[in-house]
Amino acid sequence: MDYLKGLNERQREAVLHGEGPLLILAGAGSGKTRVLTYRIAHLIEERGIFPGNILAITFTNKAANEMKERIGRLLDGDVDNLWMGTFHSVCVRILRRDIDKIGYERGFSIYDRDDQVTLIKECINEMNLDRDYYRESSVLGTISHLKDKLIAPDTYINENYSNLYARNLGKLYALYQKKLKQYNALDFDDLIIKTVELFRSAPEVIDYYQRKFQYIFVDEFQDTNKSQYELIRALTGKYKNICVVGDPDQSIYGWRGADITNILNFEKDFKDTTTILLEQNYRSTKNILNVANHIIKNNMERKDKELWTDNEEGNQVIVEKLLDDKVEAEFVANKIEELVDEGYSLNDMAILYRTNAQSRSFEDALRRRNINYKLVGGVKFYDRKEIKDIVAYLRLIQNPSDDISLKRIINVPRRGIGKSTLEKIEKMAQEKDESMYSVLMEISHIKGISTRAKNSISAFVEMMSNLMAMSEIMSIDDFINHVVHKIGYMEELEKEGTIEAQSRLENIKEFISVAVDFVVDNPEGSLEDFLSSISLLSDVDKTEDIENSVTMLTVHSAKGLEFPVVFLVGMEEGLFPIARALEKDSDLEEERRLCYVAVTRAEELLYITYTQMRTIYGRTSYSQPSRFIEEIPEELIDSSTVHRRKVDLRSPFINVVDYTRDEGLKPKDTASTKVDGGDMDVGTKVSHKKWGQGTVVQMKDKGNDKEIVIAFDTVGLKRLLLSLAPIEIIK
DNA sequence: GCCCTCTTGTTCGAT
DNA sequence: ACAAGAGGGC
Repeated sequence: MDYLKGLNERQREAVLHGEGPLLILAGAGSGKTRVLTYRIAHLIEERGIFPGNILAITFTNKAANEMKERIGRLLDGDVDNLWMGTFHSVCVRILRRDIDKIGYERGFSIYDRDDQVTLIKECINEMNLDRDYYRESSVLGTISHLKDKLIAPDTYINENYSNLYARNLGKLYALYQKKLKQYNALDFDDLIIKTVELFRSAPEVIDYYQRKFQYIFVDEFQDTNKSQYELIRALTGKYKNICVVGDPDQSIYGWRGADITNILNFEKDFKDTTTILLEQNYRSTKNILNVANHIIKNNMERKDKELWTDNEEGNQVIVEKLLDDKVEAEFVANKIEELVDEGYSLNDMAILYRTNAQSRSFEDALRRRNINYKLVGGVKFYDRKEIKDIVAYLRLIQNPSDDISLKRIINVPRRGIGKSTLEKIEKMAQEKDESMYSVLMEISHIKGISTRAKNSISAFVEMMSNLMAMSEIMSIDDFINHVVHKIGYMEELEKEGTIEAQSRLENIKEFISVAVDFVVDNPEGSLEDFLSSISLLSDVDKTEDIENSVTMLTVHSAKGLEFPVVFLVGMEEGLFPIARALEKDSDLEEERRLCYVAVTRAEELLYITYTQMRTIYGRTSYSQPSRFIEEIPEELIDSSTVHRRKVDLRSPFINVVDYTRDEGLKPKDTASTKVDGGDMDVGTKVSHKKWGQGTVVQMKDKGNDKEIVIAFDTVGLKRLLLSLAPIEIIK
């Protein structure tokens, strides 16, 4: 095969490896995607393996599609039968076929985070527990961790019997699972563990898949949890042709149960494993790689390893100190414009941050300059109320046991089925051990409900049963269009006539066009398939491809991606590393790995920025540069001081951008010049340590402090905090 | 049942 | 800073 020529020796060895377990420890940018695609292509073309006998698990659906496409191009052949997708999508595919063998129905609903919260609230209320003490998020967190580790509710209850709080958590977990089953619903964790359960309890099923999947691949193996590991173990029971690719230094999902020992102990669990190290980096300049190496080597819990590259030296990394988040965003936006002038495309650039909340100031700055951007994780299209409502209708149609969906939409739009009626029905359903929908179907025989409500309910049931019948015969896109009209949702919004209603209408139309696309791509796909596909999309998958645009995303989402120019922003103690990670060494090391991931996304240019003050939850506080910056040797940093000011006339108050690397504005520097707010008002003349004379033009209360805007004679408008500003009143 | 005000949590990361 | 939820008044 020609393409072997382009590979280095290690890569070639991995591609050509025959049978038996294969562990590829692939450093960042070492060409692992290439190895994976070539190896799969090689298996099909040279070893005559049928694509349907290969399973490859990737981290996002996008990665799966891209890889599939590449393999298709290499082979110039049909790869449709190749099983490729995320753990979750592969499991759904398996479960849709055989979940009835473990007591669920095949039309099961998939519950997202919101549904989980609704459900756990139900459980907490039912057990009469204090919601201040048993917080939804932390209860769900505990449940999720137990599930990741395949610990059943009973086991947990027994192990913690003497601890009331833990025992109650266990009972909540048990009740939560019971309800999921009643509603014929699975949460994300269930998708994995129910597949494992299916394999354990139905030998013919596991036997089928063990025979089918002669070769199995798992990418990003360092981020698998125990249940995913067990799934893989079960599937490889027969052939042991398991190839995993990972990098312990890029393990960043410990908080959701990823177990790094999966990769560290792989050789013990799978006998006769061949291990291949890929340490040559093809992605980044020497300087960038050096920075990454210097940061990661501070981790103690780590096998020594150092990536190297033949790429050129490249520019030094630029580290910029900026006043606050607005100035930081202005700096990045300016830089982007400069780089475009130098010939870079917007597609080449990405802004990486630790938390999603940081995106806002960058959005503002880019929008002001008409720079296109795409925000990964920001488009909450599927989280919009109207979309969730329509999805709830569709779910109920496909799965009438789904009480959560039923309760969401039974009175949306309003049909006069109120809270008290619903409570009665819910109670009735519980007593009869039936779904609420089946109670609704027998509503005429039920006492204690007004005729009026009964009529509304009968109309609702009739409408739904018509829709259920139609769902069998219509195409998905036509059907959804039919549903949104029949249920009166469109009508309701049209009547409303507000701008908000208008945008909801447009979103629904957009949703229908998503369905049209789905039908085009999956002519054989069912409604269930459509619903699962939308609930399993990752943020990266969901991001609209906007031509010629800067990408903005969290470091977590950036895993597996690369960009010629990376802006790593908000590099401050307490933000990156995040405050909550400072207490535990292991958490701090995960932050450091995350930083390593961030740095290694960059190919040519890396900008690292941090601010001197940052506002979180509306409170401004002083920040210190991240320890990870301190870990970079001086000689790798471009230390040329930039002194520039630009005035943006379009925006009166945030217009003055100051890029100076001054050391001022620290609390201790300013203590001696602190001004008492009482003496100051609009019109007061002041003198600033650095900016000279100016006049106060605006004053605003800010907690215990005051925010003042001063028009300086030389530098224009500045926003300052009274308690901190190094200013004096001129009498 | 609905509207208003006040309080509270949120944002660490995500399938 | 802001949204969602609680609680009170109509």
